[in-house]
Amino acid sequence: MTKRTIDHFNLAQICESGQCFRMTQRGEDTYCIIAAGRYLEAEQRGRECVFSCGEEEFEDFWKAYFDLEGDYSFYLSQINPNDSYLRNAAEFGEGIRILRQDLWEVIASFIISQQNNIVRIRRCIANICERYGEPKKNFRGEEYFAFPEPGALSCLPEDALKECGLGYRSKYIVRTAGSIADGETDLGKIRRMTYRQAKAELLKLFGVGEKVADCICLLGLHHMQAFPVDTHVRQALEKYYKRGFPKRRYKGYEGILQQYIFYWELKHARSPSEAPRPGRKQEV
DNA sequence: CGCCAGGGGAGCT
DNA sequence: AGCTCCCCTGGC
Repeated sequence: MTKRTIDHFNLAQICESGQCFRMTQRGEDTYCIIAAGRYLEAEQRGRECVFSCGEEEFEDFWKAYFDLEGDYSFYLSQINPNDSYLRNAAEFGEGIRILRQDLWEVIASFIISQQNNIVRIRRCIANICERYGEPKKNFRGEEYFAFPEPGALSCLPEDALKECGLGYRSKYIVRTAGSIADGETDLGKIRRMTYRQAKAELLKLFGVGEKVADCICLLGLHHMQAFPVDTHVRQALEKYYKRGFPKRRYKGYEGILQQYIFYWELKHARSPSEAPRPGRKQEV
């Protein structure tokens, strides 16, 4: 067990922000996360968090995964006080962190995310892992599945993943897995590229367009200047930033602001009735 | 059954 | 850059 007191860190918000489709709520304030073949449970008690791993694994892996070294109070402090929309959105999601996820997992996950909703995306990914991922046991002795390596998917017929619910995205995953498995796409090289270079390279992948490439840059490469524009964010920008979002002002960390906006639009603006109310806990 | 939306993308011009 | 058409699944 490892315990930490962390500012600007909220498991519920991270989970619901929809950046990691393998983070799920387990108990009232407890979440489990499967990442890079590892399994973690974490419980939030106000500013305190208890993680189900030893200090060493926490320091070596999870600390970076949750981006605990990132200065989120700086990002929050830079928000234009006159921009009430952004101020609200940021306050609402002030515990969000941009997770440092595995590049291949992010590529596959966000190819699957296109024209898809979060519940289904989670199910698709769970299906793929159960079918093609390596089975493992967590500290409770329960079975869980790692995300399959590219080679485990590249050998499949292009339509095989339709059985996992991917629909037409099946061939995108199989072909992209192939281009990584056979070395045509070098993830190591992409990791060393700048944002612009990496995005251009990712756009070559079958099934990856503008929005997904930006998601991959932000969530798989931690390029904080990536600003993915999906339908929710587009509508918000059209509504609140008719003269364009002030990217200049937030140069270098536009991505976290995009997450605050996305999270606000997803949780609050679109369905106010389902938004969490102060002093009331959400049902499981 | 049809219709449509769900965190777009490919393939054109 | 903008346009069409398109892929599939689940909910209504």
